[in-house]
Amino acid sequence: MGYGILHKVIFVKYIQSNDRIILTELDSFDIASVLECGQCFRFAKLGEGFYRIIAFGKLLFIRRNAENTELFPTNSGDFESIWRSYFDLDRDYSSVKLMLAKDGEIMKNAVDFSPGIRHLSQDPFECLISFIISQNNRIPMIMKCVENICTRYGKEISEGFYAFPTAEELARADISGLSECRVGFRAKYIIDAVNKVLTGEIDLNKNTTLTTGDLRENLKKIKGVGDKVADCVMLFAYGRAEVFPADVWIIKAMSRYFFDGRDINKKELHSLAYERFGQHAGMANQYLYNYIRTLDTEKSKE
DNA sequence: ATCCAGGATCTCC
DNA sequence: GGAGATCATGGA
Repeated sequence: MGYGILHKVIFVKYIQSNDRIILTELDSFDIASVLECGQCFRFAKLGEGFYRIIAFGKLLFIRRNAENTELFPTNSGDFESIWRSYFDLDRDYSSVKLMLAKDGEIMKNAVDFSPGIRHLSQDPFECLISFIISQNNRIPMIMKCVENICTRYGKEISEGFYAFPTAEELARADISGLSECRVGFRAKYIIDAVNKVLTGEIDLNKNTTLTTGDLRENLKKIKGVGDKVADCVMLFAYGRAEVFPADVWIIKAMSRYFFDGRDINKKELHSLAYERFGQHAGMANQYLYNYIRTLDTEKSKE
C-alpha cells in the first residue's frame, strides 16, 4: 500500500506585519483552488487570487501575491487558534500528492490540474447545514441560501458581514423564515438538524471520538442527511480524510476514468476508491471533483 | 416551456 | 432492498 509512511513535520513559516499574517515559503496553497473546489460556500472573489471569507465568526481577506500569501486583518493569536488549522497548514501536501500521483495517469493529471488545493477544517454545524442545503441544488444557489441564513440569523461581526448562526441562534428559525432564505423543501431538514443538536441527540463535539462508520450513522439520524451529506461533513469538518463522498461529479469521474465509462454503483466506486487511495481517499476526491467539474463545465460553455 | 442541480425520502413492489 | 416519483427554487 505504501500509506504507512509517517508524515514529515511541517512548520509553517510566516511573519506578522501590522494587521496581517504573511505566509512565506508555503507550497500547495492556492487560495482560488482551496475555495472554489466545492468544499466551502462562504466566500467571495474580490479579484484574481483575492478572496474574502467568513469562518468561525471572523472576517478574513486573503490575497495571493507573486511571492507569498497574506491574510488580513488578523493577528498571531487568531492565526494560531483558527487559521492554521482551518487551512490545514501543517500537512505535508507534497507527500500526499506524490502518493496519489503514483496511482496512475489519471490521478497525476488531477493533482497537477489543481496542485494548490488544501483540505479546510470547517465548523461542523455550519458545514452540516450548508451540505443539507446542497442536496439537489446548484452551487451559486447554495451560496445565496447560506448568505441569507447568516444575514437573517447570524451575529453581525462587522458592518454588513454576518457570522454563520450557532445552533442556539438558528433555533428561532421557523419554516417560513427559512423559506424566505430560499432553502425550499430543505427547511424542515434544517429545523430537524437544529433540534437534534440542541437536545443533544446529535453531539457535534463528541463526534471526534467516534469511528468513521459510527459518525456517519450518527449524522444520518438527521432528516435530509444521507451518505453523501454525512461524508461531506466528515471530510470537510471532522478531518476524516479517508472518506470519499459520492456526488454526481465523482460518480461521473470514476465511471469515465476507472470503469471504462460504464454505469457504476456507489458500492464498487467506494471499494475502488478505498483500495487505491487509502487514507487519502478524501484528498483524491477533491482533486478529481475539481478536475472533472472544471473540465466539463468549460467544455459545455463552448 | 421544460429540464435540472455536490440527494434524500417516500412509496410502491 | 431496488426502482421511480417527488421535493422548492431559479437559471439555462
